[in-house]
Amino acid sequence: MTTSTPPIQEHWLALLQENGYRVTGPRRSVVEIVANHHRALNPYQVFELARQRYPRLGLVTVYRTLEKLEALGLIERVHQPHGCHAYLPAAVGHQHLLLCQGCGNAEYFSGDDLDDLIGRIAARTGYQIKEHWLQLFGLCTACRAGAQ
Amino acid sequence: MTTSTPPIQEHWLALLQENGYRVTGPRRSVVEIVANHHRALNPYQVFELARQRYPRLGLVTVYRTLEKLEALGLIERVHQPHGCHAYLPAAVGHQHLLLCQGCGNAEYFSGDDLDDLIGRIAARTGYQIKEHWLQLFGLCTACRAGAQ
DNA sequence: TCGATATTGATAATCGTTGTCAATAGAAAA
DNA sequence: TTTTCTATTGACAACGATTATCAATATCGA
Ligand SMILES: [Mn+2]
Ligand SMILES: [Mn+2]
Ligand SMILES: [Zn+2]
Ligand SMILES: [Zn+2]
Repeated sequence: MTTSTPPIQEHWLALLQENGYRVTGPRRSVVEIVANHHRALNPYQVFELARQRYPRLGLVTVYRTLEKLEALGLIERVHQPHGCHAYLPAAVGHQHLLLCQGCGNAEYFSGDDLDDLIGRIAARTGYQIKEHWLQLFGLCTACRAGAQ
Repeated sequence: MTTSTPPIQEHWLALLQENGYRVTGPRRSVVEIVANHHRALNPYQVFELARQRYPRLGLVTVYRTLEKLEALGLIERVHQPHGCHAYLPAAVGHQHLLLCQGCGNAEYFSGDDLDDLIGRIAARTGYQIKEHWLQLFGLCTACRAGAQ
């Protein structure tokens, strides 16, 4: 019988190993939660969920694990109107977030082309533009149906 | 002799009046700082600057005044990589921010047209898109020169 | 299996923000 | 101008979220 553990999770644990970190029970539980969720979770939410898998988990360990996952580029902080302390699996390549205002579901999209706009703003302001943040908010199909 | 007080500041104070708030010394000092700055300032930074004008100012009053200015739509919170608790005079109409990574200077720009992109993402994902956040980061002309 | 040490959870400390309250000051009325 | 009402103030305490400390424990290479 082969294990059905999602590959993202295994990849994250392997990356922790490779970087000299130990793979422990508490870390497994945190990774399992954050790697497989489609909504941004704050440290306490991660704690509540992960401790169902690893009951003696401490909140402090959640903070420390999130810190390491962020340093490894595996998760990233999501900025939202109601708070900026929730995390999601990091974008792969050049992607931006689309967030559902109803259920909090998050998806990445790619294919934005802002070169034109950026060129125009650069010319107008004299700035050399190096980065951009783009985030879309709306209602997913499920929430659209629910709210009519 | 006419006063040379910047009009934004007077507008803000008038708006406080109109909404039943009293115009006090402490509030004047906070408004003067935030209304005339081109960089996002957090509550403590506002406190340090404003108390040069009104030495007996308390930090708590800064928090309370910022809260009211935000409620009146005169200032807005700015999200940045290194923190999301700094404020700027609010955008007028549909505008987005361009921030200098060197000196922190902030400018608004308008004229972005994301309808095309948004339509494409909506079609692809099934989301009904209701809002967007866009923010550009770069170097202003002065910082570009300074950093070569 | 063993041992060095990274990691853990409990606890305390810290930081930014918000609540409490008596004293004060704004502004409308007298 | 003076009076009066009460919104506002600053000092202080309280709070919640995050970070530091430390002895006990668990990981993983030897
Ligand atoms: Mn982009
Ligand atoms: Mn726009
Ligand atoms: Zn939804
Ligand atoms: Zn600059």
